[in-house]
Amino acid sequence: MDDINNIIDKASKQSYSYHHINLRATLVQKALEILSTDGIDGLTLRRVSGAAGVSHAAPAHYFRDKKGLLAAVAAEGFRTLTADTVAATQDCRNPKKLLQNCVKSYVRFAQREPQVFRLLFGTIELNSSEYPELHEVAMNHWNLCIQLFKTAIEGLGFNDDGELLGFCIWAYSQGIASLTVNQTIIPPHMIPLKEAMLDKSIELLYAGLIANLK
Amino acid sequence: MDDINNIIDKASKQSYSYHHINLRATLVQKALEILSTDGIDGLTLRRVSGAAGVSHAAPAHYFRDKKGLLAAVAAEGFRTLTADTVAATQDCRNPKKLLQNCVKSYVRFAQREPQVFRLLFGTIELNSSEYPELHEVAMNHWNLCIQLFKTAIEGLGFNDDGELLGFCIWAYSQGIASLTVNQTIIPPHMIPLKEAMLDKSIELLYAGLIANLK
DNA sequence: ACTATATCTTTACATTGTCAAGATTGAAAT
DNA sequence: ATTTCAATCTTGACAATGTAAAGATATAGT
Repeated sequence: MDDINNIIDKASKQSYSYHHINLRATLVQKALEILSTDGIDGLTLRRVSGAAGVSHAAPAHYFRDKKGLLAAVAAEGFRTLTADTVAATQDCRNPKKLLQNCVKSYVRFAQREPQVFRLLFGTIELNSSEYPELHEVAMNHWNLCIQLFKTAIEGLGFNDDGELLGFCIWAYSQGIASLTVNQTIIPPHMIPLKEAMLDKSIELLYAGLIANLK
Repeated sequence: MDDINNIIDKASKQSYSYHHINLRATLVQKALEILSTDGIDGLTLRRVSGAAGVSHAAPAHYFRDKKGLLAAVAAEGFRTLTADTVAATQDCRNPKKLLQNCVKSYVRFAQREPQVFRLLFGTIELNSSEYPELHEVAMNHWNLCIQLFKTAIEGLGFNDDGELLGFCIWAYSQGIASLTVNQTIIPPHMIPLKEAMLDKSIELLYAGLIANLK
């Protein structure tokens, strides 16, 4: 079974001559693909190396260890998430719509890339202080969201520093996304109601915001 | 370094004679301890076995594989979580207080046992359909929370089926807890504000609930 | 007392991450 | 153009780990 995967992986390897062209990016990309298809259990350094067409020890030159690669993958995930949020909120002048789209882009990302989302906020400890790149993109995303929240709050005609509220909104988004992705805890008969929950949750959030800002 | 841990583990092993007394429970307990102290990376079958004073292959008789043990640990975590919520909400007749305590018990659990919380809602896929025990305790917790939410909503004088709202409240709790536990994403200057965020989040939730139920 | 079954151990093996040493390449320096 | 050097990748080896098979031991039922 793994053999088949490896054959497929190797078949797609780029032609190269010892010195690979931008191997680091290739490794991150292949790791993302493997993570998406086979989950964290299928993500081994040797499979990633094979998919990139290099030896199993090649990643060591770009990443201190496996966690280093995971951190790079997580960083790439954050970049995608940020891009999604930007795309979903630009040209959006209605404050409520802005909030909705911001939360939804978060949840949609989790739905589209559940494995990546689990990596970002999951079991494996990726202490950002050890991974500057990861820290940077995570902070980028944080700042973007806070900025959007502030814009929305001001657009509603209120005056608030916004960062604490933004924290709360983020927590809300995080929870919806986390439950959406999760398989263990949600009773089967509730699964079809995930979309309804998403909509209602945002309504709750918005109503709470308005009531709290007044 | 691991040697030291193993020596400590073995020193604490119970006296036994080939047939262990309730080895299954001991294994789960030791696994919980190791998970709490050293995280998911330190949790190996051989360490757990050593801590329980049995050979490394002993767990195979009680758990199909490592994931099986993790599922049992997760189930134990859910039991603790449920017990916490019960303790925090019994003798609580004020509806708002009931909601607050319910959410807070969730977040407090995550703060007290971050590694266990990460196991429950984290990267590792524990499909509950494969683990009946885990499924059962997770559903127990779900039912308890929904029951509490319904009680609170009725106590507030409203009439609602409550399950969808309960789903939303759960998502909210989940998000706060998840961000609380997470290290990657929260900017350092916000960390001291976690408690304030928790309080404000609950206020937001409550305000949104009231506005939405009216 | 005997047997059967459950429980645990021993042994072995494949996979994996990691390390060290060596091979290869491209580029800078002479 | 040749040499040198650093960066890049490979090879080989090793320890840790999960897992499977076969054997040893104790418990329970007859």
